[in-house]
Amino acid sequence: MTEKEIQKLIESYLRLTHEVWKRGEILIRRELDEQITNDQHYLMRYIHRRGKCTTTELAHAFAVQKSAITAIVNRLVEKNLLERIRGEKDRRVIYLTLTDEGKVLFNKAEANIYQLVESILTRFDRQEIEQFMNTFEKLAKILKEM
Amino acid sequence: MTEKEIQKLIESYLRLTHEVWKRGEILIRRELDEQITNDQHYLMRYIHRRGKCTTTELAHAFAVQKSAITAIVNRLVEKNLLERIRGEKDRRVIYLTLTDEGKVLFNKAEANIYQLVESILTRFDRQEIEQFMNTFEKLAKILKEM
DNA sequence: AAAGTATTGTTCAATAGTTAAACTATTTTT
DNA sequence: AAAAATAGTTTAACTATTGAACAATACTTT
Repeated sequence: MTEKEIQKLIESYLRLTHEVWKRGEILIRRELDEQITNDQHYLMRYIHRRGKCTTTELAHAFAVQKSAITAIVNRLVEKNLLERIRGEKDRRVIYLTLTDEGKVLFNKAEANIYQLVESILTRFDRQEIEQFMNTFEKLAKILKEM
Repeated sequence: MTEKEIQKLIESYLRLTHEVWKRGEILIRRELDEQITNDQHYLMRYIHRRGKCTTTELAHAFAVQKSAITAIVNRLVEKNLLERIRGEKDRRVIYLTLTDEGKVLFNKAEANIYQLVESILTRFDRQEIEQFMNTFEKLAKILKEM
């Protein structure tokens, strides 16, 4: 690749990640209960997938400081969507789980997001999606390693 | 696609955009002068590409309110990286341009980012990159239309 | 031309997310 | 038992964001 091609690629890539991320956020926000933000939803998603998890794990997964997680968790606990449960074996750790209310809210959002994604998927053929996701996964892995 | 496949795809896609975006931000932040944030850099990038541009244009491009742009611009003007120039024809508009200092700082960052991207690029072959960028562009376009 | 309407950008108050440092409580290592 | 490490929180400071109200200027309509 020539220098010029790389410069163009940088320009395109930065523009595209920015656009896809921002527009994606807007579209998802529309499907969420007004009660929660995108970041809060994404944190609930992670906990939902794992069943329960700790502040430290979330901080690693999201690549932020633990105090940033505490702040988001506080807001969700106040809204009664998340619960803190002290670890029994190791009393330092606190396990986070969705409350019943949290689960209901998450599932509602999920149904909406499903509709949204389905409508987008029809624009691509299966092979293209698979190829894209493959490269995307590879990229994510590389960025994580760096 | 079956329902389950779609659900899995949603899960993967959300995880990947989040990861790629966040990790990308971290890597770029490392290459920036401590003086500016990622958002400030990206705004400077946009102006650099266009030569000059207005608050309204930026608000559209970034899909945020104009007041959000004003806030970022204020910070950059305070740092003497950006300049406001009142329009002569239409005295309502204000054109934003990089100051000389701003250009120097941007170009330094750009050289660093070039190195970074180059090192990532070697992990992919040309064909894969082109295919990926194509689909990415298509996706960005669809999200914008919605 | 005057009056009303639209557009451009700013200000302001409120909120969310973030970092970094200091701190508490607990567990592990020496 | 003392020292070091780990889990999580608190706090202060900052950035980005929205939404509403506003001032200045330009455009439209009568």
